[in-house]
Amino acid sequence: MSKFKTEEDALQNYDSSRYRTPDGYTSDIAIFTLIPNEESTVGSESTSHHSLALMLIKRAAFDAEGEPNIEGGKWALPGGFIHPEETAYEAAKRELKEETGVDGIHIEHYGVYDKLGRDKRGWILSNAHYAIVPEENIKSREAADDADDVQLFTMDEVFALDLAFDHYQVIKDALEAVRKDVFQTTVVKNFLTEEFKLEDLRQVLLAIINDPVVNSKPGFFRKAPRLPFIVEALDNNQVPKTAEPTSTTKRPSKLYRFVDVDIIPSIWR
Amino acid sequence: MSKFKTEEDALQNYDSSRYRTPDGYTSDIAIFTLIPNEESTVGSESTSHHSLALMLIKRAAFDAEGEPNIEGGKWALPGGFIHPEETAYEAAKRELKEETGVDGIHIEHYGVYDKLGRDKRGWILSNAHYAIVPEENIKSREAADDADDVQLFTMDEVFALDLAFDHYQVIKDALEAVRKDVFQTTVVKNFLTEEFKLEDLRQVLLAIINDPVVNSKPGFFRKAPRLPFIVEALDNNQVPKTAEPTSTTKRPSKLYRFVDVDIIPSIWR
DNA sequence: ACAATAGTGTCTGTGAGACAGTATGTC
DNA sequence: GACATACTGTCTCACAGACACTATTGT
Repeated sequence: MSKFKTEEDALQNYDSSRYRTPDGYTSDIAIFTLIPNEESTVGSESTSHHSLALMLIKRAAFDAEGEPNIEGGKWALPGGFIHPEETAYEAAKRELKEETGVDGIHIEHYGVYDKLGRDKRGWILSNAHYAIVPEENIKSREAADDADDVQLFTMDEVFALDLAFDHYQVIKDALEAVRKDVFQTTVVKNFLTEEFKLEDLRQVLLAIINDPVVNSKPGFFRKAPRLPFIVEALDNNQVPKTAEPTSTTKRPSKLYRFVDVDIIPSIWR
Repeated sequence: MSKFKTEEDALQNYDSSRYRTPDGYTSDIAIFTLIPNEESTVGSESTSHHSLALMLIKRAAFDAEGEPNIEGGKWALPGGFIHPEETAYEAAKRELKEETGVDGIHIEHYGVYDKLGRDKRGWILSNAHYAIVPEENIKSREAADDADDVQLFTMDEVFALDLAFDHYQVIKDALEAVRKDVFQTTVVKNFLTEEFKLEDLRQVLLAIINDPVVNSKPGFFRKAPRLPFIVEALDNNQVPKTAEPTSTTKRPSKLYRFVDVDIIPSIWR
């Protein structure tokens, strides 16, 4: 293999020593989820019930040999070096599974960070991804792991932390990417179960974006069922399914699900 | 789980020799422009007047030493190795200037290509960008350069060519990215002059996207001036400017320009 | 006057926005 | 029955879509 490689090098006059190559190729992943807000009193509605949260890891202050760790003690996005046989996207998937134990979750690439100086170890490239993990999946993991070095933060909390590398910017961009995608695609479905109540969908949207249609409850209940990518969930007899009433919710609500049609919202329409 | 720990330890005790690093970091750029269609007869309207075109370079069959060049003879996107002191984005800007002589043009990153095997020389990463260059700027360059190794192709022509590396996919993704951005942002302004006629804007849009509003001429003339990101171009006396009538255009048309407001089209609206 | 391009008027249906009202459950 | 939650009716206004019509120039 390497013989072939040098042969190729000679063939087309490619000499890797003539170009400096990167010192590292990494993949970072911003794992988003929703956490419930503690509600002060039974008070009226109007407050959003959930907050968008991000999973961060605390970098150890010292490594295994007792040497000070790079960016030690700071909070950072989960990530790591990409193996040559995998792509950045596959590496992100692998890291997500290592961190949360979940698989088959929505992951999206949103940025490249390659400015010399962003990592003191050299010319280290990073591909940034975001993932959306339903609440339930992350809960169990957080309990299982050391509460100290893996933690969920609301976005307000995140930006007040001491963050490693250029992760302040990387996280800011992640948030922007998620918001944009929630506006323009149906990614929001990844925060929900397959079948969901309209009010749950509305609460999730309220936690992430600010849109007049979503803010108005009657408006949203009118609009949402007529959207081309949302349909009623039907049982085997083609009868609309309803959720079980709980202690807080009196009347059973209908269940809906997303259908896969790709909509491109247009500024010209 | 313990797997995670050891991996973390390894990461913290970073030793670059323990990880394979990429063999090259490159930046490719898909340079789009519009070329006029030769109109068969004076016939009625209905045909679009322009076609989207892409600038490609023909890779030399042999290098300076007379050795066969890698992917020689095939058409490819302009691109090259990224210097350590620049980012992928800056490299794309530099390459755009080298190829077309133009500077300060809209460039956008749209993809990462890092699958092992895409380049026989090794683990070569590529960041893909697209750029939009107004017709006029590329005309002069094409004439100045060898007509043989730099050429504009319509998109239909491009996909019938023998393309180097994985550039078929890279170009397909570029086209998709441009189309999406034309739908969702005001990038289309980069195909036009600062001040433009509505019919020109409409022709440009027709060449790139298919939208009912744009297809209907009266509909577009009604809608466009009321869009929040388009305003009439006014002269010093606050009087709307008009274009000079030419031989083909009889009545002078008003001039418009884009204003910088960022609109996020929403699927929820 | 005529041709060609650049727009505008008008009609109709659908949908957004506001807000009050009704339906369906629990206690 | 009281109450909370889940919707729905209705009204107004604006805009999308279709298509015919007017306006302004060059020749």
